[in-house]
Amino acid sequence: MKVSTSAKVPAFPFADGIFPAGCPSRTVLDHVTSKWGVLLLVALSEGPQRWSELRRRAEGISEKMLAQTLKTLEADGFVSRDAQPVIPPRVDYSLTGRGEELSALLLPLVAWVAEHAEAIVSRPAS
Amino acid sequence: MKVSTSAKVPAFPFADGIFPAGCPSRTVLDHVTSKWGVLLLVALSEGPQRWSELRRRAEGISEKMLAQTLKTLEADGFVSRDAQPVIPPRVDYSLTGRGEELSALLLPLVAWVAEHAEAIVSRPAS
DNA sequence: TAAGGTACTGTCATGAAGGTAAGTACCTCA
DNA sequence: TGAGGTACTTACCTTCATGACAGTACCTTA
Repeated sequence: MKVSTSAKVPAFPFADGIFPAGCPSRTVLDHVTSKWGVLLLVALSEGPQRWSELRRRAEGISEKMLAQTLKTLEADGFVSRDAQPVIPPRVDYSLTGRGEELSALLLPLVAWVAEHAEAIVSRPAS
Repeated sequence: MKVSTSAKVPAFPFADGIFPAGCPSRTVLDHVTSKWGVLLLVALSEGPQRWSELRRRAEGISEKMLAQTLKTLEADGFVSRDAQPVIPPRVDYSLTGRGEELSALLLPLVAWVAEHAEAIVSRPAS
């Protein structure tokens, strides 16, 4: 794997194939298609939610992964964090505009998968 | 196709949150959102392609991962494998109907990511 | 006094994902 | 004669993602 000096990216980098290794698209794609990233973005598409709510909804996520994934999504500008300095602490997470654009594209995909998942896993071949 | 209980599947199965851990949706979602899974599905959306073509287009993929990912996608019924018993061997991979449904949902997502990736990675915060 | 809830952070360990590289079998081209 | 192309499989090894768990700080309730 070579470290290439960045060449310019066409509007549709995968028009002739897939975008190159190491380009920003790969990075972002990895973030948004990560196991917990998808789940959290979908969960947040239903509105702002608190840490503990997200933890419950993204069933099976550990606190560490929740923190880590939220941080990544926040760094990418998909979610915003609103910490209220109250006791007990209250932190709300919500989608940014960019996050909503994304989840608008993610939701149909997740819905489709949810709808077809049973058929898919239970079928040896088709 | 659909589960035949009288209660029909809601349009959005995760209306009240995310689907539970360990359910088929999680499994399938992991397959289709896997690093190489996405790339291969997108690549194949442009038409049937041979092993060596896919290997070149999914830049950076190892032969092992290519074989493994294609097998998973084939087992899930997203791609079909057509091996012609010729010398030298020729094997074409293509999307099934199900695979095309999927990639139709995947493409806008990937396109969106490709379009915004630079802005996203280059922004410390927003 | 202690347990529990909120929202985290950090450390450690392991298991799985993924990379490297070699092997297979056959043919073609130089 | 041997290098190279096609389409893989297998073994080995490393690294990274993830999970388990403890700690922090503050308040409330029992």
